[in-house]
Amino acid sequence: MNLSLPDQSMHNSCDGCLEDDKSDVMMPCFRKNMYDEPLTSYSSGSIISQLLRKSVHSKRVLDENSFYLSTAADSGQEDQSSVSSKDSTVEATSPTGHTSAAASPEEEPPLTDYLQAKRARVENIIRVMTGSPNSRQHGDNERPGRETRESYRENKRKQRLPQHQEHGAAGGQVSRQPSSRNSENTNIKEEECHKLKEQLHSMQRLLHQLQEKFMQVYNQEEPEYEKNDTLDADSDHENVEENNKPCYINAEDDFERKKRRVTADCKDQKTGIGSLVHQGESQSLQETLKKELSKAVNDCVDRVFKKVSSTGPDLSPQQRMSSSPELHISLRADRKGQQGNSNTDQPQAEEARVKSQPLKFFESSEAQSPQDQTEALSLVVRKPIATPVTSIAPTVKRPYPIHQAPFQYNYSAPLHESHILEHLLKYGPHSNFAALSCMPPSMDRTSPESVDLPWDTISMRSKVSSSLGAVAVDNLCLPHVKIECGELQNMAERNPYMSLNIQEGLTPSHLKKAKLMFFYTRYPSSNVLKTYFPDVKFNRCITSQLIKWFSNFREFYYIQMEKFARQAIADGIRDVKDITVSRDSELFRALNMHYNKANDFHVPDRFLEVAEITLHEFYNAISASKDSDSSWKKSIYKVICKMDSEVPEEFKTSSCM
DNA sequence: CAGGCGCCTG
DNA sequence: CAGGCGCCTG
Repeated sequence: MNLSLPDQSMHNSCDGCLEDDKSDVMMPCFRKNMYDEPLTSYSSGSIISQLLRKSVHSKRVLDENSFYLSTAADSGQEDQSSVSSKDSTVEATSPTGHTSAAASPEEEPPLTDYLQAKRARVENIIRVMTGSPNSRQHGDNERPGRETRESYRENKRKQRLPQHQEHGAAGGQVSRQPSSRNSENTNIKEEECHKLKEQLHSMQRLLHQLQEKFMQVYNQEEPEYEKNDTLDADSDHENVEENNKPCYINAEDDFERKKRRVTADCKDQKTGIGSLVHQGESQSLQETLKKELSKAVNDCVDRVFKKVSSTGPDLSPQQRMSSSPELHISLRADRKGQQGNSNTDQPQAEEARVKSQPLKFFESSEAQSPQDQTEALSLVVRKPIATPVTSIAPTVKRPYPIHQAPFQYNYSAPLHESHILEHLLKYGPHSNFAALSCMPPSMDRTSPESVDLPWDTISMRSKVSSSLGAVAVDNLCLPHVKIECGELQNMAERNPYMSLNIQEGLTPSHLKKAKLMFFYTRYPSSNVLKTYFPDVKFNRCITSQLIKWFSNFREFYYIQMEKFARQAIADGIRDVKDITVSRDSELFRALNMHYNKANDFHVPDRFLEVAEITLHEFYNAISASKDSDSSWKKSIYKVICKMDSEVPEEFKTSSCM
């Protein structure tokens, strides 16, 4: 029965949401948001205060509203009903949500209107019981949406008005702020701006450190950076050339521009721009910042990975090329093309389009229109869409375990590099993961029903929700997702600003790394695992989880072997020597798809040899009808376990394979 | 991929 | 026993 509360709150952040009177649509979304919110266990009574605290930390502007809201929220249905029955008409005449307690006696209905008032009261009770909070007019239950929208618009307009004009506005008490609060608000806003600027500086420094680190890694081997960096960032963001810029350079440009804009914003604040508008924009800025930073870091991680894989023993010309950043994008597209064996151009185009998204989003974030955030949405789901996870547990409802907060800024508290990095290390940044897990709560749900998120297309919804489901599964399966990138850790170790926290928990990137390690070792000892996952704090649970991973890898591996061996027999192959495993083999494709899904790792030749031997073993065993024995595979396992080779050193140093 | 189980080994 | 493996299952 607290419908009016979310509605009221959403007015501030969901411009245009009510245009089609979607209050009934938004309810589930609100519940979802509340349900998904990690680290905050609030009762229904504190929902609004939570929302308000989150969105307008100390904005007195909303004091009156929050009073009403929390009053209504705190009172159960019974309370509200009783209040309504006592004085429903007064309540109904107060579109800005002031309860009867504040109403003056002259607002009581005249006795001549007794019947009408009674009718209204009854209707009000019915309305409350049926859960439609929108109708607040005498006897006007037929057009609740319109009324709500109008009061909403009026509120919105008032919020945008400079303070000195508010006294001219009719109606609600929002406009009757004591003037002393104006300066107070301004101070608060300035303070927020300062904090935001501090964060920006911190993130810039972080980014620079990251860049330095990775420039070291690449040893200045990419002169194109300089050239691209000189592109006028403000000129044309849709330009295709822009997409060729390395990601983190783009991000840096964005940071610069954001910084400038935040400064401008602060000036605006001094002139009294509506705080909620600014609030929305600040949050939008922060969201963009977070995305950009995580994206930048992610990109760097990606590059380090390719560096490692390209220096592996079986270095193909292609892989060698992949270490060159100017080919970075096209190669990523090629990877997709390779896998599909067709359509090399289309993925490229898509990549280019996707790469331009952050800039677009940043540019338009000023306007705070629904479409802007839709752009961000497509950015968020980019990688999950590119590599969809097929098995999505339908039972998963919560993207995060309760105790686990997503990357979340609270800019009412100063945020320093260490905090940012800590968040990055904990919840970012990695491929399928980063963009989402680094999103603020309102964004990382990316639910189309999300309070802060406008939406438009149905197709986008389905994409978003499905990819989110995949992430949710990953997160749930790995309850202690902490550290993502060993490079970041190494950097953090040397950087006094950064706090290194090696914590327990295996991440999706660890899984990816483990899968790649499987190309070298099928039966790693726990000691090997410990040495090759130095960023993991080992305990019994973690060790057995890693062991379980390899057990699962083996299971899949042997299943494939048996399958293809039987297939060879069914195909009438008589000689074992006719069975080979090459990179073109279906068997290899299946394995590669499983352990190297992104196809961005060059599988060592030795693995092909071992696979061929394994296949031969299965072929021979099945041909000799040994498979009638229940433990016929054991002898094969015995052979294969002796064929492990050493895992390259690179796997030790980098945890973000 | 993880949980549970039985089995084996040192 | 603890640790690890493989199988089965969801």
